[in-house]
Amino acid sequence: MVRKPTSKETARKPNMREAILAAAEELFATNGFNAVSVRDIAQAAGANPGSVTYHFKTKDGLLLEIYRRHCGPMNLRRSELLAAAKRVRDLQDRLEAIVRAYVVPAFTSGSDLAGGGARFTRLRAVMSAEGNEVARRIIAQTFDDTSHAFIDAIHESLPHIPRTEIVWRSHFLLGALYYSLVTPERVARLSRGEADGSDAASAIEQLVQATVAAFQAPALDQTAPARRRAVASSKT
Amino acid sequence: MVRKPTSKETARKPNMREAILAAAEELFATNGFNAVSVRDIAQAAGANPGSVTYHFKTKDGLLLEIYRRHCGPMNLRRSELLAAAKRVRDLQDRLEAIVRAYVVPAFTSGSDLAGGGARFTRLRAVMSAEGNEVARRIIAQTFDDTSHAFIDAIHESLPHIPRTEIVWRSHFLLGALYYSLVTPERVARLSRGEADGSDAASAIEQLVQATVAAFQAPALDQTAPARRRAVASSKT
DNA sequence: ATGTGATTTGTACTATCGTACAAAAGATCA
DNA sequence: TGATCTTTTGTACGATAGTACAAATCACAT
Repeated sequence: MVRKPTSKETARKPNMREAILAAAEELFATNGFNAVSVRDIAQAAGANPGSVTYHFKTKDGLLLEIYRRHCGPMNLRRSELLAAAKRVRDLQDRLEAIVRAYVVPAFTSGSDLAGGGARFTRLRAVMSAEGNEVARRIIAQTFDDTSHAFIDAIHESLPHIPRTEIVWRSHFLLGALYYSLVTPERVARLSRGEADGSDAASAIEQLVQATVAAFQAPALDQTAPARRRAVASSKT
Repeated sequence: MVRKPTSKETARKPNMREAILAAAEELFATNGFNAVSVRDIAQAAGANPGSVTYHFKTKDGLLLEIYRRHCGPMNLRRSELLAAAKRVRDLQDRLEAIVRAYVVPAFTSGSDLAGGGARFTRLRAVMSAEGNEVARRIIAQTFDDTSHAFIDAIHESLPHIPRTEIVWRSHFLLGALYYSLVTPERVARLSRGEADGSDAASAIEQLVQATVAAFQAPALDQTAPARRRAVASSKT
């Protein structure tokens, strides 16, 4: 038997709910939350504005559902890759593997949708910049566990660096990651066309390489703040 | 004579124009462009909504004026610091001075207003995330020269790294910089209160230290792509 | 085929948006 | 003081926002 799926399950092609989610994700990620209207989303999805209300009740509810859809799979994938990375023996290699485990799912698919990882990460970047309340709540209670796991793992492979500095550097990593997804065309522009900021593969390699080096930098070590390098004539 | 200033020049206290600019800058930087209404801005500035129209014609015009106000002084300060940094003899020290010249004006005042630099930088971060058209135009034609100057200066102190990779890494620097200003509370949260993300001084030190190390990382070198490190069991 | 629940459509309501504009108020100088 | 220019105020208008809701339509088990 062919087993035609029930509408309660996943319908095949004309799934309005999914189309709305995808359209909203795309529009929110590129224009921000407030710049996009429910009518914009409906039009992009080929749906009726009222249909959005039916499926998600409110605009906030729609954003919430986008997060729900992605958070689980993405964190799962990261956890798997982190577990694998922690088994790497060589400390240098392990650090790189850990960073890669953090970066790769953010750039590529982390769920059913192809390329959904990058789009969702970009969405998170934009929501965080806008200070979106819905996003802030979800992020703190969903991603902080994973973030701590990564920070701890990195700390284990760099025991001589204070945890506080690991936090700072992983924060920088996330910022660099976000920004790479938000304005990839800037890389192409500044490199005069020699680099393609939209190429996920090279973005990942560049980011991993740079970040590993950043993590390995000597600690500032606030317990011994003696070493203060002079900057030539910084006062005008 | 006391020389009461003409209204054409800078009036002393009840300068509505300045108050509106400051309020708009603050609100845009924390909530994004579209989430803030002209009425919100007027109220925060203690002004009448119509007054905003009078001084800046449109909401876009207001944003434009904020950029105009800051871009000049900030780039000037950066150029001064960059020129000083390029005079540093030791290559390692010079690199650090260059990075510092890029970072410091973004975190502190770059204009007349105290703390204006950080607020303006945060504004730029948010506008770039939202893909704001007005901001995009100004940024490309105002900051790209400075960005190229910094990239070239860094390249000179790291001649063995391809320029393309310098571009990537300075792009990461800007992303980290932006993100540090957008969500400083995340640093405090993840470090369990041990670090203060809002402390500009430590943010600068951490960022400079990490970034210098990132710039000094060996090049990926696309001409010799042989060295490909294996990552343990990255497929599930 | 028909009834039933799920979905889609169309429309309407209220709130708020950006902006325009006339009138009031304030400042400047002969 | 009175004339003139700048600034502020108050109000209004059209557009669009989010959301509610009844009617129409669809999918599917019986």
